Amino acid sequence: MARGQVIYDEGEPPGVMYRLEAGCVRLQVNGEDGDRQIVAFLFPGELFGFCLDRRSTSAEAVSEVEVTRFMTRMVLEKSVARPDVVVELINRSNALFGVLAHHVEKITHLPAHERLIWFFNWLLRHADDARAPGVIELPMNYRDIADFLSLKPETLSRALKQLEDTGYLVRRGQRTVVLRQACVALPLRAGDRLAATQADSATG
Amino acid sequence: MARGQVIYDEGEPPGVMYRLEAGCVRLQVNGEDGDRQIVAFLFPGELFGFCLDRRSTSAEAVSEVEVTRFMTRMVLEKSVARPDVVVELINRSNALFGVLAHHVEKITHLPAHERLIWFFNWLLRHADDARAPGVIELPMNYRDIADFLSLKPETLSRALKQLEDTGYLVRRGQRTVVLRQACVALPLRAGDRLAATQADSATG
DNA sequence: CGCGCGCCTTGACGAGGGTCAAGGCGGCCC
DNA sequence: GGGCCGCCTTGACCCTCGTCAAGGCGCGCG
Repeated sequence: MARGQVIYDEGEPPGVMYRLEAGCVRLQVNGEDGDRQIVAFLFPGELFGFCLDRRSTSAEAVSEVEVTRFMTRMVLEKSVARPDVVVELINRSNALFGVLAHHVEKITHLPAHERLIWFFNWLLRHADDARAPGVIELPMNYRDIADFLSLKPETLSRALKQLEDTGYLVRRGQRTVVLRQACVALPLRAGDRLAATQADSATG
Repeated sequence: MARGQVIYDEGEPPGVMYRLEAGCVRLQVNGEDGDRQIVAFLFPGELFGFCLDRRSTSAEAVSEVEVTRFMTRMVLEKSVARPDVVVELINRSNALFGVLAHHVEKITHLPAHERLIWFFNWLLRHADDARAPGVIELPMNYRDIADFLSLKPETLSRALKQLEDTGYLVRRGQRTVVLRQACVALPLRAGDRLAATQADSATG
């Protein structure tokens, strides 16, 4: 599927579920004013669209993507003989909820630059291509990141510059960021105040 | 269970799931700074806590509540013979995600007073005791509402006053609000600009 | 009956981020 | 190779909401 393609729209009746094989997909809610909130980025291996009444969000291709389609009904019928499939589906579904719950807590409580730090560390954990440590290839553009973190593109741009100026990261082109050592080593403390690292980076 | 009681904590291993029989339960994420984001209010009839790895959120009693406990494992084992149970669980799980997704879109894109209008209309639809139209009995205190809408209590208080001053609603005590006709009649247009109704209410 | 503690309210002030506007930069198509 | 378009950047300004501080109100307990 091509970049930008709508996989399904909110409100549609379902029937098909997907497994993402390659690329990146976003789940989003489209507001009435043209506003958009991205509630999840999905990476290879993840299942999505396994609902039974109505699509609660839209799904769109962030990059070129490859998916496998399944008839949801058939999967469930077979699952009667395969309890592990049921467990898997419920686990995945709950995981989506849990990740979103934490996402909400972050984007509503952190200032812009800390949302970004959290986002990059999250990417490192969930979409790591395992190349050089701290190097992140972004599959999405800045607009998508802004809508994920609930920021405007201008604010995102400024926060990014601020992080670069304080030595937190380096940008290589628009689709690659390199996190500095201190940040890579502290993936669990992404919420820390930026100020704590300013002294370090000033000397670097 | 008494008001304020912790039903389970984030991170705990599960084992038991619940059906809410009476009262109101909140699902929440507790931030590191003591900040709290409430991601869902649950009302009678709803299932919660049916996860299999770790609790992704905490659950606490908003009011006095009555719940039925089930062994999650047993429910799933029985469900092998009952596909409808599986369908039900997956539906519920997806519904939670969908509701939260829309919740996020609202609290990140609407100003304080519109979040409140949306919240009240949401309560009317989901927790309606079917008494007089537009009358809402709040099971939770202002702090809970603030944490649900991602506002500070002060801002909530001010927004509430603003809505009262513009004639959008009337407060009877601290736990009852009465929505005006124009608002009750437009549950789907909760996102409208407040200004549109100011002229109306000024004459009322 | 009165005191005290939570919860809500109100005011003054400041900061972070949204808005508007314009400019740079790169990629793609012709 | 040149031009155009979309995406990102930068600046100036303003507005909403958060913060700090103090006061009111009601409920429960002594």
